[in-house]
Amino acid sequence: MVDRGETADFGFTVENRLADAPDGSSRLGRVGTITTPHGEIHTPAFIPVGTKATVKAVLPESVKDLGAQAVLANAYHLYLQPGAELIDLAGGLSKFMGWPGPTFTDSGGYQVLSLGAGFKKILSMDATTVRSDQVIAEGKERLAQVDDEGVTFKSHLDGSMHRFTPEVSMRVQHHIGADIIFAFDECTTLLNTRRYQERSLVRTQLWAERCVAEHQLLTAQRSHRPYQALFGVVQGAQYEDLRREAARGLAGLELDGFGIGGALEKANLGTIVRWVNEELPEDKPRHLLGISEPDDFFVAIANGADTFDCVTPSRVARNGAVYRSDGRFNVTASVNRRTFEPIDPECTCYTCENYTRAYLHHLFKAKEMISSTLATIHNEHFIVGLVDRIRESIIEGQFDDFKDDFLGKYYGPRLGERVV
RNA sequence: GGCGGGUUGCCCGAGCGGCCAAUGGGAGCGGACUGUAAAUCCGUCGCGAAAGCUUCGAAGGUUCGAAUCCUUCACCCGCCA
Repeated sequence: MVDRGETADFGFTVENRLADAPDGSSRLGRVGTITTPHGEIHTPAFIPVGTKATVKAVLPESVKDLGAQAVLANAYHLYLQPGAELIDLAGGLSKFMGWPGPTFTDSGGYQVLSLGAGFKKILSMDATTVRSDQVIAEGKERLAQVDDEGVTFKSHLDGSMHRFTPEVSMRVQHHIGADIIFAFDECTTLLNTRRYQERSLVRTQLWAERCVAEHQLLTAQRSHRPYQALFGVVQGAQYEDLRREAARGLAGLELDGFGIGGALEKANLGTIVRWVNEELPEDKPRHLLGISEPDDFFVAIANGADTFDCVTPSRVARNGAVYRSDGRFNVTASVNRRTFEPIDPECTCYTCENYTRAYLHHLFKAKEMISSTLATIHNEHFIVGLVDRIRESIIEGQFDDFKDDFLGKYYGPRLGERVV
């Protein structure tokens, strides 16, 4: 809902636009500000993921210090544990987790895929490596089953059965109380047939309509609570007509913003984001779900994406990989054993200002808990900072120079394999 | 002094005549991770590019063939004197 008169505490304003490409073609990139009850988000922005109401291994204070503007949690996980009502009782997600800034919750729609058809290997960003044996885990029971009404889940925690419908997801997300919530959608894979994508898309559209209705009801009932913005999620896989149709369908609903999700072949990421954003209203924010590879940011932002979230920076950090201006590497590798200098001497994060690679290497080898903490702080700082710098570069009219400079250093000779 | 148990690759530990260069762990080494069933997963892990070579406390023996059976020795652990 855009027009809420006096009660409006959510909004989006576009402040700058990305200039035409060097070849003269127009682009959809922009710089803006999302306003939420818990503060502003300057876009483009990367939103760290804190699935279970915590950015794993990192204190909220550190999340703020590393530069994050908002955090994204997951309705499915919080519904199972500790329960959405409990978070409501605590005064909402922000209070509960001690993160004063803006929050998002994903609807649980992604779990339809990750617990269902896509267990283990969700989807490949590189179509050439997609094989059905990677997508369906051998002999493993699927924990999610989709039908037109909703999804039946088996809890990954205790095996208990649960059912999510668009209405349930809205209720859960209202209890959790994030500033921005997502409509319940079905995330498909590149392996689904065209026909399945079509049917799924109809379902996701109907679910979005039901989400809007339920959301409006709950918003009216819970007027004492801070306003929650609802984003619809555009699916449609790799098909232009489906993507455009999905975007137009959602554009007609009373939504505050949009998520772009689903199966993406990396090579088409920019194209798909463009199809979608050509259809979506310009005055509402667009969140590209689950993306954080550096080259993807440049492509997606140039094509009109405003915000991003992804587990990669924190997950790879916990597994010993860290980002650097010249690429990502594993600090666990033995070459770092005696390197008594920061991960990146140029980096201004807490980790790099205080600790060496040799120390990080030791912490990982010794399986000490702060290895995860320090590596996550660095990685989230790097990724958040990268998107911040892209925003600055648009404001300064330096987007293309910055892109060439950054990607050239980051991928080096491998740049040719990238789509930029 | 007597009786019994043991000694396996960096570590722990299975194997008890051929299918054993030797199951499993761990460590080491390398890699992956894109809306988190992930502090997870995968690969490698005697030497050699390979043919092949050298291993299962030591030495000798039995056998077509031994980490596996026999003899002696060394060391370790129990129980009895």
